[in-house]
Formats: sequence, structure tokens, C-alpha cells
Amino acid sequence: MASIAAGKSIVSDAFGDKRALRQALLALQRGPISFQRNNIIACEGDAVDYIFVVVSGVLRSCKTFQNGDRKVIAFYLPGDLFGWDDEESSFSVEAASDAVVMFIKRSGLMVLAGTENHVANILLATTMTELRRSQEHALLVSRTAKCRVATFLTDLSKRLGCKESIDLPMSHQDIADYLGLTIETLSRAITDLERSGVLVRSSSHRKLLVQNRALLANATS
Amino acid sequence: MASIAAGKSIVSDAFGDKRALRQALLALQRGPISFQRNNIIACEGDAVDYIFVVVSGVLRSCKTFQNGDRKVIAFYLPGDLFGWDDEESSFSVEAASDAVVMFIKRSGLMVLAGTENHVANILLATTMTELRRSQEHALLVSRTAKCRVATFLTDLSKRLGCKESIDLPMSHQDIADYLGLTIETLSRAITDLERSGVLVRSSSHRKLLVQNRALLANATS
DNA sequence: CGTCATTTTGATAGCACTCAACGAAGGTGG
DNA sequence: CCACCTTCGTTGAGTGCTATCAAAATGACG
Repeated sequence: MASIAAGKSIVSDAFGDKRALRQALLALQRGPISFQRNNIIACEGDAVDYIFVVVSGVLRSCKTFQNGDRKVIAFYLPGDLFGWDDEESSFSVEAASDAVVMFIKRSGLMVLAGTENHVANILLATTMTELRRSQEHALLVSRTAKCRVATFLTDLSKRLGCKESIDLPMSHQDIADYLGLTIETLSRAITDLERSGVLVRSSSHRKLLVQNRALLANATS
Repeated sequence: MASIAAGKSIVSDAFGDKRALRQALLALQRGPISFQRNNIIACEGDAVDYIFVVVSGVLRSCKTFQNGDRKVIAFYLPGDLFGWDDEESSFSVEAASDAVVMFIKRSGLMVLAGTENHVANILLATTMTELRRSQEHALLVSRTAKCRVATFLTDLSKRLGCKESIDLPMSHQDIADYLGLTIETLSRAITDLERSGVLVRSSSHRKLLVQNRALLANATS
């Protein structure tokens, strides 16, 4: 598979291309490994010593409560790297679609960060990006359903590269759990946006055509 | 004021006590500066080149929307340091109570982090702590009002040092905005907890007596 | 004691959830 | 190729939680 072959270089790309650094990173890499949708990559509470690099597909980080309901903390798209939260992960990491993932040994990377300033900077910058996203997300989940959905679609569109159509790479259930909504409310919000002339559903439920990006942006506030 | 005098040492404490490092940090420090409640320390959109260290009191990081409603992203208690999100802050930083704050020049600290491994580690660790908190917060705001309040009180109690009484260092309005509730719903949730025998209100609205910590923990789920 | 800010309580309305049924798409086997 | 099944998404009716609006109570402060 082409995307698997791309795995190695994705890691190097993320951290730059100095020869010595490349060598050091190679030693820390594992994978790439393919996962089918809904496969569990790391379990909540596991002591994970690996950082995840998404090669293709989408991962979700989520938490399931005793009463059975689940919440999605974040989605990770190709190119994203994440997972140095702690010794033990507080959330489980799962494949939201078929996905290919590279792994980097965290402890080794930390040592490397000690000598390679560049690596330390990337770790910090990536963590800050994720912090920012998480904070925006926390803001989002206490607004109206329509606003949450519009914002989600806008952000996703940006992260996917701003085409006029949005191919949802995860299920409605995943999106609903991410936005703190039920799938019914999510569906109704999309219907609502459709009626407002913002977008059109395609026959495949996974595809949305944005008709009026200004209106969509409007719905985010 | 004693707390102001403590400002300098708080910064050194956070970063360790090697003589050379202490010297370098001293050069980067500004303050301590006192702020009255509701004073704005940094405005949303400002290009802030300073990291904040809370000496005493409580700071809030928040965002105000066009329609006028405000949301609180996070509270920062004495000893917390934060604020290296980016070149321009996406949220405003304000005093939630009378507070004393130290400032550290960010750009200088970043340079220092390049040579001082120790400093880089602290930056990363602190950012990760905040990320973790933000993620938990995002989870929280889509649960029931009672659960949100109970969880908030539990967490605050932990951060303040787990006494049997909780002195709320911020207004109900701040808490409500943090939890994505109205002050009315917040008040009703507290009344609810009181009726369940979890806690008792004291005459001063800012003080709560936890009667049954197990019941409080129970209400968080 | 009076004023102001803050918190609490009450009545009502609205938004999102729950439960239920239907529809659409994709896969499997005959 | 079609019937069947399963999964996923959509739509509808009714309920419940939280917001809104309004007013009273409490505490802080001069």
C-alpha cells in the first residue's frame, strides 16, 4: 500500500532531515501498522511508551464512562503526531476509519529532545497546538447544536484542505460524541443547515457539499 | 505585602535553583505586579511576550463573544505558570480575585530552554498538564449540571489542598462561565447538593463545607 | 442604615435528549 | 441478480434539563 510506504518518510518530514537526526529517529520508529475501523490502538489506562504518527485515515481519542456513554476528545488526521500525555494514557486511542499508524518510542524521543533542540521545539509546538485545539473544543461544547456542527465542519474542512465538498472521514456517532450531541440532534442540525442553504447532503451520507461558505461561517457564531 | 516579596522566589522555585539558571531567570523576570479583581492583565488578540506566574490570588483566561456572553477557559492558582500559547493570545487573561503576578519574558525563556534542558522539560511538562486539564474540562461541559459542579468542587478542593471547607476564590459568575452554565443553574445545583447532604453553605456565599466527600465524589459521575 | 453587588428562588419557555419507527446503503449468500 | 440482513442515518412525538425572565433575599461596604 502506498500510504504504508510513506510512513517512514512522514516521520522524518515532521522532524526535519538532518542526517544524524534521521538516523536517530529511524532507531526509534516502529511500524507502519494498519488498523481497521474501530480497532483499539491503545487502551485507557495502558502504560504506553509510544507516540503516534498518523500516516493515513483518522484516529480518535476517547473515553467511555461507567454508564456506557462515550465521549471523543479529539480526532487525529494524517500528519498529526500525538500521545505523549503521560506515562499512562487517560484516554483510549482507536481507529475512527481504516488507518495506518507509525509509532515512535517516547522515552527515546525524550532523550533525543535533550540533545536535539529542534526535536524539543517540535514537541513543545505540537503540544501547544493540541492545547489550543482542546481549549477551542471546550468552548465549543457549550454552544448550540447548530453552531457546534457548523464549527466542526469548518474546522474539519480546513484541516482536510478546504475543498468545496467535505468527505467525513468518521461516523456520525463519532462526530456526535465529539460535539457532545446525540446522532439525532447532529442529523437534525445538518438538516437545518441544509434548509438554510448552507450545504447539501449527497447520496453517500459521508459527503457534504458546501454551497455557501459565508453562510457556514455565519452559523458558527 | 508578603506575597509580593515571595514573587521572585516562586519563579526560581518553579525552575530549580542552580546558580547560573537563577541568574538567567532573574534577568527575564518582571514584577511582581498586583491586580485588583476584574482587572485585565492581557487582552485577547494582544501580542504578549510574557509568561504569567501566579503568586497569589486567581487568574482566569476567558473569551467574550459578539453576542456578549463570556466563557472562562481556565483558572490559574498560586504557583501555576502559563501563557506561552502563541505570539498572540487567543484569550484574555484577567484577575478573578485580587492577585499578584510575576512575568517572565517568553522569547528569552525560549532561548534559555535551548541551552537548559531542565527549562525545556518544565515548559513541556507544564503545557502537558494544562492540555490534560483542558481535555478533562472539554469532557466535563457536556455532562449534567450537578455533575459539572460536583467535579469542579472536587478538582478545586484538590488544587487548593483538600481541606474540609472550600473557599471559592472566584465569583459564581466565573464558575458558571467556566462550566457552561448560568449562575441560576449553578446555584440550583449547589442547593441540590446541599439537599443531598453532600455539603453545607456557610453564611458567606464564598464558603462551602463538604460534609460527605464520598457523596461528592459520587455526584461527579 | 441605605445602597449596591451578588446570590437565591420561582415560573415559564426552549433546546436537546429519549424512545420509536422508518429509510438507505453495503455486504452476503443463494 | 435478487432477497436478506446488518449497520447507519433520518425523521417524528413527547419528555426533561437548563436557560430566560423576574423578583426577593443576603451580604458587603460606606
